[in-house]
Amino acid sequence: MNDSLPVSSFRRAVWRWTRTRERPLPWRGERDPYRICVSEVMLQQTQASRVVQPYLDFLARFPSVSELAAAEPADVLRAWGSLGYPRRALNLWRTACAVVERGGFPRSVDELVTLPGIGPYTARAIATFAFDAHVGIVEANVRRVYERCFGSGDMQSVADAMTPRGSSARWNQAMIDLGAEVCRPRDPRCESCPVRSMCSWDGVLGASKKPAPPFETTLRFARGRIVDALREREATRAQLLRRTNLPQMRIEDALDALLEDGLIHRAGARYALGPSARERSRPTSLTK
DNA sequence: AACACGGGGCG
DNA sequence: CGCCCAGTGTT
Repeated sequence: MNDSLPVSSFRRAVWRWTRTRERPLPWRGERDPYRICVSEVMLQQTQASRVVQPYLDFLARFPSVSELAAAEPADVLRAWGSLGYPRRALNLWRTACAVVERGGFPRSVDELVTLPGIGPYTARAIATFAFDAHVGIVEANVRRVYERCFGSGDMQSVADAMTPRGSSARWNQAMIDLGAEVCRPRDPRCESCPVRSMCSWDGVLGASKKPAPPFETTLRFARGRIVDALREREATRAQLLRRTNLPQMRIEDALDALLEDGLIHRAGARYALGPSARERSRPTSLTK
């Protein structure tokens, strides 16, 4: 299937390029699976530059997987700060609990993907960066490079074929950097691209996505405001109504959704951050 | 395959 | 103001 890929020349070109183009990021070269896991979950749908400080703060607060597992989930949510998608923080805590319970991080992709919040990308990221497993990774940056070069299709198999055995961690880091710094979404710097001669991109940018409704009217926005309000202290529904300036309807729907996710719970007349003590061991979803 | 899910950076 | 981001889970 991928016999036609110019594997050797592509690898040579990227290796040559990567020697001088490394981004100084605190998780670069990290080998500890816990610290890699924290960084990768924070990096989901979040630009690297925005993750640096929260990552350092989070690790200072929870230096090891056992300390994270022993923490109050509400405190983990507070430590998440304003990174967004707070369900990531809750799942990270659940993953820490599962890892402690089983006596350490799994090394295989198949086992890693069973952890809450760890999908196909993050499982492979942990496997390659922590254990140098022979797997390629496909996220936004890498996908863009491979698709522009070789066309759309199964990019995971392309990434796996391109990844050299024995140095997968360095390779995958290099591919991410190539996508982030050269093969950028809007204004790619093709003139300084090491694989330009192998690239078949026609320079046509993708079609724009369907317009989104005003963010302030979405349930997402309401959820965010409520979680932010509860970060400080628990509150009644009336207090939330006053503090968030949200329409009552929105509050109702958002509270229901947040309760379902375990991001908040109800204690008497008040709502508070995190799952209730009873449902802390409840699985992430009802179907899985 | 299509949606929901946050928030901030950038042109 | 619209696009994008080291994606995941659900339907």
